[in-house]
Amino acid sequence: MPELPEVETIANDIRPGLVGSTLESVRVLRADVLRGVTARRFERALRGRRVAAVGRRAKHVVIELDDEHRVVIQPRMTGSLHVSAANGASDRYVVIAADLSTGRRLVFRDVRRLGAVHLLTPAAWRRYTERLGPEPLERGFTAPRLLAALAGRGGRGGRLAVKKALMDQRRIAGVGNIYANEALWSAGLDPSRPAGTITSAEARRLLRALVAVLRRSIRGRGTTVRDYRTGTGEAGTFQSRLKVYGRAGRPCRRCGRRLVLTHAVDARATYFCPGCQR
DNA sequence: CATGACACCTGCTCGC
DNA sequence: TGCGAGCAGGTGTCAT
Repeated sequence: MPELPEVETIANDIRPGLVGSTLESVRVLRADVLRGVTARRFERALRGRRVAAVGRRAKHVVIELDDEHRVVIQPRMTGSLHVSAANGASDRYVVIAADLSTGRRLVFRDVRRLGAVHLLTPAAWRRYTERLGPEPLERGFTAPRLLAALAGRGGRGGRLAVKKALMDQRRIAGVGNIYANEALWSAGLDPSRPAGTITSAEARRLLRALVAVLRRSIRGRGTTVRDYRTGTGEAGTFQSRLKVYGRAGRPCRRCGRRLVLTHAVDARATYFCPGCQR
């Protein structure tokens, strides 16, 4: 679910309540979200640790501890994180709860439990993040770099649909289905175009579109279509500004043609305008 | 290396 | 009203 803007919002929201506080007791209620670590080991490793920093990498929330280990949380489709009063109501979807020295509680909740939680050493973190591509909002991410990223390692991804390439986290990290749809519409590009046919001029348009939609969404605290909640438990607001996602059958805001929904690209919901996306 | 099928889970919506 | 089918913003694995 959450893509880059949503995870950025979550990380920004929970940071003030976490940094500097100590994790006093940690309970894993649904061990199947843990990857590569048992509930017992996870709970013991976190207990007594102070939170040094909270960040984001692509669609992953990164909680850095004072012993340099990192807790990496991937909300995937239905995961949400937030810091609240320790006596707040709980429910059966809470996966991990950690009581803080401030008297508050950090909760990871995930209805479908497709989310993933890792506990990583510095070396494991390096390997983890190296598997992810560059981020569209990072400094120096230019149109030529976008083109190279879309082509993939060794430049062999030229036949891949540009939408699929955009969503491939090893090529570019942080973009998911909603923002891929939005950016391609904004740039006037057909989602099924092979990535290798994108020209330099089109790459410049795509990059501008991508950066603009991600920044605007962050400003709007993300897009809530159904499950996503910010780190303070609210819905985002960017859904009201979407131009194509979820608008099949309605007129294109640029050319007036009816927008189309297809599952032809990677079996994912792809919305586009047959009139002005080429 | 690319692709497509399938798996992981649960809840909600829609059509009958 | 009830029930099953299909769908959901993500990603990992497996066979081809």
